Amino acid sequence: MRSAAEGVGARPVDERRRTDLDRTARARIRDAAVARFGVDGFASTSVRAVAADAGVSAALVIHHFGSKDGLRAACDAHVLETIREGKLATMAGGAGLDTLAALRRLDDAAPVLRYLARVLVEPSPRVAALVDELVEDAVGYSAEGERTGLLRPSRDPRARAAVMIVWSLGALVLHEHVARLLGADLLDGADGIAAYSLPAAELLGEGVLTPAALAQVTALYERLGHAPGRAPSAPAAAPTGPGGEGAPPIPDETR
Amino acid sequence: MRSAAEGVGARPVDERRRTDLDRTARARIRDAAVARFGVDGFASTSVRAVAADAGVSAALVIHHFGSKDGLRAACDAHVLETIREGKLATMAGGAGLDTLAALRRLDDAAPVLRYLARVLVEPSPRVAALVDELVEDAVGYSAEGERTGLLRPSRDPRARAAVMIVWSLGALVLHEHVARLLGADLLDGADGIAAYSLPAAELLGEGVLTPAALAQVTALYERLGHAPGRAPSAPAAAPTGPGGEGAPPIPDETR
DNA sequence: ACGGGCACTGAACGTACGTTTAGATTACTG
DNA sequence: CAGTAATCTAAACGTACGTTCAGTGCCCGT
Repeated sequence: MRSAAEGVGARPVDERRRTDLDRTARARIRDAAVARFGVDGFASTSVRAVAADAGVSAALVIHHFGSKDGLRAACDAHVLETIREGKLATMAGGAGLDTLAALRRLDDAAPVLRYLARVLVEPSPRVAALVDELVEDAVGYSAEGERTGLLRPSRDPRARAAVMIVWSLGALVLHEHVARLLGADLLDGADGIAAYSLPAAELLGEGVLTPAALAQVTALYERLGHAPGRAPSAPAAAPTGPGGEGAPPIPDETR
Repeated sequence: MRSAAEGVGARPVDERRRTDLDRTARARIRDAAVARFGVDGFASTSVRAVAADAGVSAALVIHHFGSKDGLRAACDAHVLETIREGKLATMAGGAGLDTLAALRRLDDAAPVLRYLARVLVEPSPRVAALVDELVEDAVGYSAEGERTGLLRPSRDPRARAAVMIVWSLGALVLHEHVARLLGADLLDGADGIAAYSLPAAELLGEGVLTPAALAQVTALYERLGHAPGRAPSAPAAAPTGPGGEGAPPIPDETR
């Protein structure tokens, strides 16, 4: 009893041909679930709430998706496919500055991005694979950008791409803080994004650290735990592999 | 039946004086809750699971904290206070590069940071206030860095500080992806952090965009939605205020 | 010594959840 | 047009949850 579709018996089943397997109520349920999961999270969303949003019974949700976890898997697949579809034109405008720029141009981008922001924080092989793809793409764009003179060369292009993707996605995950701090709604269309993109571009263009500070920080972090000539970044495939490296006794004071 | 403290009747109540109000079982429950909430999330963690981890009964949790939400509030307060305590020495080493460097030097930093990474993604006035404080601190450090010649000047220092804080916290929230992509565990001590900090320092030092690309991106984002002379960033105090700015009809094509 | 208060427990209560079941209605096939 | 499969529902089931309750033992002031 939430939105429209009050008449449960008189369902508008023939708004599309039902020969299309992935339309009608099934798609309605899936979309409602994506929206709900994105706003409230998976654990805090009940099957009944999704069903009510979709205008169907809770039993039908189970009938179509087997279980609540099946529904989650379907949402994952749908959202990730949607993102992969829109990924093509990515980075065309911002040259690697905005990972999901193409996505936001879609009409109903907000629920998809909100869902993505949710699933990014909890472990999921599917999401990890998508992030790895984004990094791989960014590596490619980065190489091309270097060739065309838009991007500077890097000591470790893959690591640089990974950090930029993490920053981009991190800003998406923290979109509520971005909106409060800068007035930029990263889930919405290109409206207020400039308030985030302009300082980000300044950071990514001019940098913040002066050469002296950069040398200082680099020397600091190269001294501990990371030999300069060592393999600079993982091949973006291992599940959790090289992280940790045991626990060598580190000095207490780093300064 | 999980870890130690199997003997429920024989509780080690006098490991500290119980005249200390905020020690003994109450602190054990709170710490167990911080750890559990950080790993599994609030909604997916049962009061009984927290009680079992702390070696007490579920009823005692309610007795001490009133309700599960009261327990959450106590965890919020404790974690945020811990972070505020360690915040002093922040940015001493990395010059604004690493927001929570001081925190990680603590012995049991991982649960606190994991909890913070969880609560950062869901709306909370308390967490928002903390983030606002971090930005405010960063503004101060940034001004000081400019004076001492470590940091470059900015067209909008507060916006730049906000973006850097968002990136730092975003990397923390996505620590699992950072670990997989770069092999750097941001929750742990200074061990593998270099694998993240080195490319981050390169980005923040030299930048990625060439001057031509920076001018291009800046011009693009200045054209839409953001007049150059306008108030550059919110005063970092309004709860959700200036974000959105209504809904002016934006042009469909942004390129 | 003793009585009040506090920490703490096992058991129970009410509820909301995911899921199952049986049946109704609809759509398609021969 | 009969039969069958698919779609969909209301109701019920079992469980796990947050919380309440009544009671037990221990500590501390007098």
